[in-house]
Amino acid sequence: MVSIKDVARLAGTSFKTVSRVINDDPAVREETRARVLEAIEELGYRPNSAARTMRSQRSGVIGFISDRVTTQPHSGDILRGAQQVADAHDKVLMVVNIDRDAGFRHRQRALDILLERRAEGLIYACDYHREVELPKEMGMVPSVLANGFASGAIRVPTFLPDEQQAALEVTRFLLAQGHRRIAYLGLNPRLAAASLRQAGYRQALEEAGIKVDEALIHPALVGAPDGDERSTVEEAIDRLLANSPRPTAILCGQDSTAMQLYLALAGRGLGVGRDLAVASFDDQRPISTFLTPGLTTMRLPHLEMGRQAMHCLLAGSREATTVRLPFVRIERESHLVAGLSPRSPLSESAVSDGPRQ
Amino acid sequence: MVSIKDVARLAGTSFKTVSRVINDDPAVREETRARVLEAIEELGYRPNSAARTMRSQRSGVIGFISDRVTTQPHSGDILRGAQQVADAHDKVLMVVNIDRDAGFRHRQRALDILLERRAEGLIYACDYHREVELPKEMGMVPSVLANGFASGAIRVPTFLPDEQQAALEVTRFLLAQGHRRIAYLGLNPRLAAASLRQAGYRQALEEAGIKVDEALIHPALVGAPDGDERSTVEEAIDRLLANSPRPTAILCGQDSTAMQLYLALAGRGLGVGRDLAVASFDDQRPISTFLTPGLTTMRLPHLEMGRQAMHCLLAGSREATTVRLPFVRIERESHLVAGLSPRSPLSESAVSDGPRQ
DNA sequence: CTGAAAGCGCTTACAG
DNA sequence: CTGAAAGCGCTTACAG
Repeated sequence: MVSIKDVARLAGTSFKTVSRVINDDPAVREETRARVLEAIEELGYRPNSAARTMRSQRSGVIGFISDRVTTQPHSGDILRGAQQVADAHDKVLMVVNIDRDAGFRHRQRALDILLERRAEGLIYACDYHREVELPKEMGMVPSVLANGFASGAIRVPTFLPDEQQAALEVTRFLLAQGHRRIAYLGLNPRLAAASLRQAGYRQALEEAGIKVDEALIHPALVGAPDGDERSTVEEAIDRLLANSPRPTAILCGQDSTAMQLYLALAGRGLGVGRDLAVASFDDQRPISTFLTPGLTTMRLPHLEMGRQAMHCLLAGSREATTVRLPFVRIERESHLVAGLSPRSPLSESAVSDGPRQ
Repeated sequence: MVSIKDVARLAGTSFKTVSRVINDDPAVREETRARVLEAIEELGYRPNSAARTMRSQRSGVIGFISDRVTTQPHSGDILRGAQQVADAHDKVLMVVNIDRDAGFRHRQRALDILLERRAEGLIYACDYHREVELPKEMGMVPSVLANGFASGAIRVPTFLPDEQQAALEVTRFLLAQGHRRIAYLGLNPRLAAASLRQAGYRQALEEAGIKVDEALIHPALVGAPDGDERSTVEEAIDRLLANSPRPTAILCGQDSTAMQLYLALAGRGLGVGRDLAVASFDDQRPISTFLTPGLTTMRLPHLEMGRQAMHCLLAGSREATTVRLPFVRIERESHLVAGLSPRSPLSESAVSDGPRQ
């Protein structure tokens, strides 16, 4: 491999001058700089980051501990977000997987790798919003947590999706469309999001002066991320539709439930949008964009969790605060129902994908 | 940071002996080794990989160039697969993103990072099966390509999903169930998979002695991964069902098309499985597992592409061959239709998820 | 604006 | 089985 000395020889300077050039030190005569750059180009020289790291005692590495973020549909965006910010700060990500299944030795090995590389900080990212026990190493190096909350002794700055706010917002949105009878098809109660989303839904109804009708709530085992309970939507839907007056909108705990609902309604001759409004959470793209009509849903802030986690890490704040990040409302067409009188103008803040052909 | 010398001092040996211990050199007396290990434990010593890299001239780093693999649903599994194999060989992955949108400078920077870290090899991974122009740096370091094929001057060992074989297999499978009239709802023709999947479908019919009925093929713009063409399934389905005799099975180019098909059929009072068999490609999990009945589909070999790409890289083979990896047939219930007489026993090789409740 | 010396923390190659 | 010397390719701190 070509080194700084080879470049110096070709450029006819000392190697220290080459070091100055590659570090953008202004104290180099323009002509000298040009000669050095030419030599670098000619030799295809690239600085050796191991040498830099050793001497400067700064690795430029941020460890990204992925607890299955490449497994769950969009949670890989946490990684992308972290990467975007790392790029902008000339840091590089070293990614390791920590599979809960993989056992303790594997997990320990992954952390050893990061510490041996002298990672300057660690980001722990979860596949979905849940509780995690952070490894003790995260107490030794500046660390942050994204899409999960810590259960053990180690506490670090934490970035979570604001589930309750999202539910509050989407329910308010349905209310603003003129809906008064809004049903709710909940999530698997083992999910952290389950109670928070339901709470937001209730809060919105209450603040609108609408009494929560428990008959319109189906908080069932729908869609455990780790299980394979098949839908109970088919059972729930008849019960919900039997109410009088019938609900005019159904809020689903997640997009896959909405997908099942579309199917159940189609089988009963009911059309989403036409006969009944539907809205949901997550914005799982293959589902939400390909359903007809397009699914109005609250998009999980994966990218933003990754970005903010990295920002926080690089800013050096170590206080173990929790920041809840807003979902983005994606308006497609599933919330549009004829014959309703909207209460107030639509909020301007939403992203709109449609209506489209 | 604590170094090898600190450990040596505490253990009462020379630092060279410490080096031997951490490198598992057998030429150390058992008692000495124990003393050293104790000192390591007590001081919390971890070898500095930058120093190792510099002296040994081996970084242990493999560069993973992600062309959006964290974006597309399951393509992140390429990364996971590569990581599994890297782990087993004591290599560590450095992941960089190359967004086609991000511009040339960003792309160049990502590659510079990997070369400055002295990556011993590069893996380029695409979000979906398509053509890519490989960066020239991939000609300078051992490199492989996963889920894409090279268009430019740089050619490297390549790992692709075997689209045609998958279509051949799933069509044979439907034939084995007794289907004779199998319709095909194709992919966006700009996709590399489009023609290959259709070719496999045709091949299976021909080898079964069934004349391909062009009226049963709808090779339309369904589901461009980068566009937002909305489904033409609604238009296609009436045309397909108007055929006489009516098709008994519909093979979809991808799962999101199958999802649209389920909906279109439900709206017409037809049930998947009950009235018409459906099968598909990709196995996009939120869709395929949550549809009712569960979707029988050919799973893309993402994990396997990642694993084999890494294996190939570590094995050092540099011949620019192309390896096509098999999809796995995931049997759920959508292919089950009553009243058909199967032709031959079902293959044993398939993975079965169901039937479930 | 340029350079010579020292040293980051290891491994290599050699000696005993 | 153990150790002393050299050196990987840079940056730091100092001198001129």
